[in-house]
Amino acid sequence: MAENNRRITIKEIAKKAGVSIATVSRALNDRPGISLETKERIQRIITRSGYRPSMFARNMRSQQSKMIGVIVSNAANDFFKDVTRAIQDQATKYDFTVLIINSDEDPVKERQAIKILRNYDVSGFIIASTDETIDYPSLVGNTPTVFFDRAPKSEIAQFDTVLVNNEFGAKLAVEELIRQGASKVGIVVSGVQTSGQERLKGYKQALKEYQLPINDKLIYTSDVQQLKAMDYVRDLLVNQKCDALFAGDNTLLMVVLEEIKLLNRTDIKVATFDNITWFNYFKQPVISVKQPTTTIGHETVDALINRMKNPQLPPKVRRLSVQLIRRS
Amino acid sequence: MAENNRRITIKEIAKKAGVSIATVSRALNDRPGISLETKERIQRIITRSGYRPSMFARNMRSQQSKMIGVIVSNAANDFFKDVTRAIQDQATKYDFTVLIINSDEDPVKERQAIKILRNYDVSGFIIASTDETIDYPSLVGNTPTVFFDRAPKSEIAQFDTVLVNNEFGAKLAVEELIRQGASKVGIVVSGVQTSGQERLKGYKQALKEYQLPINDKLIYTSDVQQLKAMDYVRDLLVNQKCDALFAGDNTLLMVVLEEIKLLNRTDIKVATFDNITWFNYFKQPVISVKQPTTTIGHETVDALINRMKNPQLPPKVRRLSVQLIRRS
DNA sequence: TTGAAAGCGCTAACAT
DNA sequence: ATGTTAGCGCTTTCAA
Repeated sequence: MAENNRRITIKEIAKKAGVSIATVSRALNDRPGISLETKERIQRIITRSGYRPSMFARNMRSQQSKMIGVIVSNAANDFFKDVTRAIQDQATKYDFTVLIINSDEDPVKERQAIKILRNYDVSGFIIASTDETIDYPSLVGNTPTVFFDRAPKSEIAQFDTVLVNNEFGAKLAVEELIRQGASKVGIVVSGVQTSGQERLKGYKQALKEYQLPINDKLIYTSDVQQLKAMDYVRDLLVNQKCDALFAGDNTLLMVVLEEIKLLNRTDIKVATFDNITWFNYFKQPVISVKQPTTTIGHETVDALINRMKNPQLPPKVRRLSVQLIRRS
Repeated sequence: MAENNRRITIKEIAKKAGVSIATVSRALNDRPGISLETKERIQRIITRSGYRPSMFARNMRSQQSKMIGVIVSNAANDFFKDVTRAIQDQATKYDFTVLIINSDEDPVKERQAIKILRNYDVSGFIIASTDETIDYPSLVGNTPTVFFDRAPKSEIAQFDTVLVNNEFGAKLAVEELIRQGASKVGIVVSGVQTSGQERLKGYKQALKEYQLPINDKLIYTSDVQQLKAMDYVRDLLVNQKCDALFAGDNTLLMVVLEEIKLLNRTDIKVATFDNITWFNYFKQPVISVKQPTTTIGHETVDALINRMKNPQLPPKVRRLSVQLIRRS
């Protein structure tokens, strides 16, 4: 009852209990130096009065916020949505609250986001980087930071990072395309350093493995906004006469599927990174590389918590394994 | 430069500028009572030193946080993901930061979430309610609150609410099923008050409109966890011999599609609420009712901001219109 | 136009 | 075991 309105402070509780605010604070935080009796009495009063601690005051004192700042580069992408969700769930377990900001693949917004979140004294950052040239060390300062999905190259050595085996995953997917009969495989990937470019490597490896020629005309690196992606895909299908395509992520996959639909083609084999349940119901079979989104989310949080506790530990790069989902 | 590490305070700026902290504060917040000259001088020092205001201190003084607490009932659902994203974008425009907590359709978690967020002195709530029996007025106190998607019945009169025309949308979808030749339409909806039950009404209306019998055996209300949804769907397809199904949301749609796939049926017509781009590429055509997720997100934020400014305004229920997406 | 000082709610060091 | 008090960084009255 009386859970309402105006904030009840530790001071009022103290008065009601006939003790000092220090004693109330002790009861509140289960600290030593207080008799069980008074502690329980105070705690009763606290629950009864609907007291709610002010995080601001608490955090201001301790210079620590129990908040994690998450910066996602593309909130429209299902992969990031899933990871974000997992991050939230895991953070809750550690009693952290999550502040999420979407950078929309825009480095300016990302910098802005970091600044805002630092103003809130977040006790840690989890970032899917947008631009490798951002000067993270100076932006995040000494706030523990973990990167996922993408890590600006030079930073891998400096920050904890959670990645998946992009190269291997892409290789598996492309090999499956070839095994299913493809002989001319085109690829569209994003220019993003880590994920995009590693996947491209995997693609090349697969071709090599199967002694297919690597043809630059079949390789398109799309800008993040993917303005030209449609043209690229159309070129691969119509001019280059590919019989299979690999899409680097599910935003690009959408372009591929759209084009296949427009051209009314049924003879193309398709593979992509990032598995989504809906793929099971597609007309066009889509081979996909499933990322352990939940695990990624959990690991980033774990890594962050770990670093908060042990700031000295050398940065660690975790590579999680992926799983090929065959469809035909 | 020097954007690093330790927090630089207003005090240090004051010393550097040779003024008092009050003056710095005035420069910082563009307040009157300061000469242009000193203001500019101070602002230069501020940018140069990489000063970052402490939100905690600021909010503690003003008892206001510039944060919006968002509680989503099912983070796995694409609809909520999209709305959440829109909320974030819109909130950013007003310089608000968003704290999101996922209640996972669990009223206990939802209550918990409200409490946590209140401890952060969020200046507003946006909630997709999980349980109509929650005592919102006492939980949120005098914090401005807007509901969306679902509104506990009794609260509609007390809080601002953003809903879509569920009844009409479902009616349109079911009518389209009938127009495409269906004669026995089954339905699975969630038990959720607002969205689920209104959609059920629309379903009934459509049948009436086309003078088809309303058969309770064809109507399944699924619990939120949807444990039995598979059984329900199978019953509708196998025993009741439906030739069309309406799924109340996209979590239920997934169950429907899975069952159709397992049974290898190609003669079923399907409709659902919540349009997703991927639907375009499905083997099984899915008629869908598109909710204006972006608008919903924006409107909830607008309504919230509006209420903060005008606490006295009578609560308003907004009904946004939906769009039928035909597929066959 | 500027400064001094109170105080937001809390924790923690120190005193009793 | 409990109380007193300083102070976290800031805004805002009041005084100069």
